[in-house]
Amino acid sequence: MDEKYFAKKIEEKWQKKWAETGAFEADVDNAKPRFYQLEMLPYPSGNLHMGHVRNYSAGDAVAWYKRLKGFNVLHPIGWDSFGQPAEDAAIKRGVNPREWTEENINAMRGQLERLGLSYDWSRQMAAHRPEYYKFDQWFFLKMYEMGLAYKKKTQVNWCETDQATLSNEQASGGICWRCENPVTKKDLEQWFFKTTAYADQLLDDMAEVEAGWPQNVLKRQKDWIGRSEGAFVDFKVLSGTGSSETTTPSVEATATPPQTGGEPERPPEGGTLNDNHISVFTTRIDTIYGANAIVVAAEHPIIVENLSSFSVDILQKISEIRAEKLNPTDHETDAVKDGIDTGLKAVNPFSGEELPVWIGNYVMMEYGTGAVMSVPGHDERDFEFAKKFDLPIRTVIESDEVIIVVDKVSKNGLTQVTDYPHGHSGGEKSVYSVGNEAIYVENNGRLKNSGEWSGKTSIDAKKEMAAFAAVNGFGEAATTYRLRDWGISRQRFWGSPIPIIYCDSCGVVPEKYENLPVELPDTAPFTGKGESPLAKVPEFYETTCPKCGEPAKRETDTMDTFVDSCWYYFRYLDPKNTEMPFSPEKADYWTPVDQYIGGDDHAVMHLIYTRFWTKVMRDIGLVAFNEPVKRLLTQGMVVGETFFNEEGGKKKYYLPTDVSVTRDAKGKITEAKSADGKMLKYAIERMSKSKGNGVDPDEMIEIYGADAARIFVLFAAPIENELVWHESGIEGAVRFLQRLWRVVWKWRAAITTHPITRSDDHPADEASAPLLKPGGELNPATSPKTGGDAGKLRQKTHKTIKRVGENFEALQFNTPVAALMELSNALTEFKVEPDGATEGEVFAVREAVEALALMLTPFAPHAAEELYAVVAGNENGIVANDARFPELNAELAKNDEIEIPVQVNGKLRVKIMVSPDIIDDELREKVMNDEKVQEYVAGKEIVKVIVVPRRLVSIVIKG
RNA sequence: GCUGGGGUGGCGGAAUUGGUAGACGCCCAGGACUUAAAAUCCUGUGCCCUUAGGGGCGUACGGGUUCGAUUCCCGUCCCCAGUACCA
Repeated sequence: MDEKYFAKKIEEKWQKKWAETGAFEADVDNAKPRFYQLEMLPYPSGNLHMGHVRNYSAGDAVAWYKRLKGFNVLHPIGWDSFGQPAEDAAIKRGVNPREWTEENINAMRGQLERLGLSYDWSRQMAAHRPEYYKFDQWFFLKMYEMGLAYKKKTQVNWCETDQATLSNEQASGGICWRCENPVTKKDLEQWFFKTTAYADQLLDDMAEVEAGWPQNVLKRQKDWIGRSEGAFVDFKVLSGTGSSETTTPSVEATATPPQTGGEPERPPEGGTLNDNHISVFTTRIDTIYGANAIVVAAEHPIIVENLSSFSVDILQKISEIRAEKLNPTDHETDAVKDGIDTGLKAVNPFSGEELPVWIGNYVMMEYGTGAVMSVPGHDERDFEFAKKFDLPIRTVIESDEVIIVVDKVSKNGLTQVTDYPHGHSGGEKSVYSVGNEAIYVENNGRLKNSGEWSGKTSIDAKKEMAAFAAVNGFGEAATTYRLRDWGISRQRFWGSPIPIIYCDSCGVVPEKYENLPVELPDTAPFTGKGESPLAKVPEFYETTCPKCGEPAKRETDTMDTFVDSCWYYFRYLDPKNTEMPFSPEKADYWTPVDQYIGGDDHAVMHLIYTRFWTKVMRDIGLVAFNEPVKRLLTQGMVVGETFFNEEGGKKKYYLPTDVSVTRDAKGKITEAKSADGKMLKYAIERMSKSKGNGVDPDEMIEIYGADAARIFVLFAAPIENELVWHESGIEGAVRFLQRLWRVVWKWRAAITTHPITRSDDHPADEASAPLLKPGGELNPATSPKTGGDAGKLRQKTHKTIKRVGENFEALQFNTPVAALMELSNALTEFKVEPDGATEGEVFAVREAVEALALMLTPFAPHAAEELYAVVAGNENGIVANDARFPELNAELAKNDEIEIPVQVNGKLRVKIMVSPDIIDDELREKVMNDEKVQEYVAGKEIVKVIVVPRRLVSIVIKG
């Protein structure tokens, strides 16, 4: 240890040691409990950003904590190395995507190592390497066999000028990002994974992880899947004048239960006209007697088929509505309902009533069947529509009857009341809380004006009417989902090739397993135009049919990169396996992942896809569980202050350091000027280089050190909050380390002379050695009560051990740092000189330093190793000594005296010191005899005295 | 609009889940050391009143429950995120 804290020197020293000894390489070890700590893998862009630093610092803290707690910790990292930027670099700068990617990986690995993250580098994977994507293809073939991979025609964004497909992002604003020409749609045959086949499981299995996942993530996934329970009902369409021409409703049209797997759900492509009827999806079949119209989307087949018979007015309205959809101007909140009566009539199959068929702009072809029955009496949107066009409004439910479900209110309010007995669809419901109970109220009124159904309750009617419809062939109960199948085809080079071959005689033929991987060629013509670059490489696509051996053509599309991130963390378990993606035995030991940490932005898509993938792996027999991640933590973004002015429509960004700001009394920025005197606008935005608000992690490490950077990024805000980066804060972290350094330096000689001693291996002779006995009995020389300052220091140490442990278990990182700072401050304030110190005092200091070093490890491992080496008396540090998290002595962590506030009529008046073990009556007596208390209560009637043990005393007086 | 999460000093944030509001850090002010500065150390720092002792107010706002509310309930306002008429 040097006298001064030199971050760079000690960080290099320990990083070298760790690397040499393979300190963080994990192996199956049944003697220890395992812990799998995972962070979302980075895309190798070439530069780490502060978001990564935050994410990986948090993950590393957990990994270290668990290691110190005696777990066998797996903490791997890899690279999500397929994707757009590499291909863009190839198009723009002619570089080879593979070389570009490998260089970036090298650069970023260096950055991660300089941060001192405790990764097991021996397990590193990278998606773009054939040994990895071979198994993307392996999984594809499995799913193809299982009927989970299929091909269908779908629309993609298409740029006519570039002859290229575009992602939604590249097509945003309706213009091509590259050539700025308008984007059109094009039909393309694409491969899909049938995620919808697992829709119910994806929804229902959320219950298994409810305790470990953030509520809002669960909620968002639930909405994304969007299950709604209801019924399809067919309305027969009358031709022209409304004369009753009987067509038998077809049962086939309703025969595909979506539960059995997926799209196309009933009816194909959202819905349609089958044998002259309109199919409608409703969650409120019980209100069908209140229907006053059928409202369909402008693109609905019945409209398309009858176009020739419509009047000019109708045709114009249709084109208006379609135009409005193509060019969604201002659909912020209140899109105005619009529509027109087509003159067509449809028959309500329950009542026989003839209903007008309207076109409505609020009905979407993409959802359900593209047609709704309009029930203005019981649906808000239908109500608006009916009011605008003066359609009749009928009520068919008495809404005075309710069902009430009472449940215990959980600690978190009402969130635990999830078991709602009748499904969430349909009826309006509300939740109330009364006292200790939650009450659900659902309108479950009785039907009226509903023919033979009148008098039944909504809940019964829903079931019975759907069954009736099914029996009579004009409908059925059904569940629909918002979730769609996952389109994985990409017309790109830099992804896993899809292992499919097209043969003129055999058709679509899967590649044989033994021929995997289907390897990407070294390079291809990168123009950014035309179809996939692979379609221009005959050496790639020319092949022979695995079935008949005749010449055939490979699929030239590659897979979505989300495929790679679906299972990468299983590959870490067995990265060298050439036969299987990973061995089930290894998965059995290491998975499911104990803790996953990553950006909030992946809360839905990535996590739904990987959950889906896990269920597929389970069905293949690779894993034996439903859910891959036990505990999830989503971290907030790191944002920076951005200053800019707008010149000629383009933003120009200024670094915060070039800007002078004026703040108002509340600290808000009122005015910002650039160095050249221009007025600037101010915003807080996601960090990026182009905005001039980015922070380079390497620079931080160079100036302050990795340890300080890591401490600060975790200390500055709770991990799930957004973090606004202010550089001044990081200096506080450095000062903390420096202060600690100074005090340890001061004591180093004194504490080195004592051997390291734990509570459980200390000899029985306690006379001079002021150590803790195994039973927790305290030596008077260092006990909080009798040990003077040394006792107080020990107490602080153990209180800190308690707090830090609890914080880690709760995945809080900012509060334990604060606790460590407090302990460090207590050590600094311990005003004994080492020279004249008693053994008890030296021991107390040594114990504090040891505890501090160990508890600091998850945040600042390099400094911690160095500090621990002082206490250990050897140069080995924490890893080499296989040190453990400091043991808590609960007895020591207790207060020997506590302050009891005394309230009089709710106001804090007096504080008195008492023993924590004082019994209530004694405390009451002591309080009532207190002089100051006497002053307050003198001459008043004492109504009540409330004693809260160990907390406070509250006196209520009158007069 | 709906759903979810929030609103605490000049700032980031603590608060054992109904029991001393503002831990810890940043910023700022004063002092010590220094020829000086930096660094370091010490002191102060929610607001208002008061010479002091002390008192009053205070967790977005208005009510309520309670001996006691940042915490629970009702209402209002505002912010952030997700979503886009989901039938």
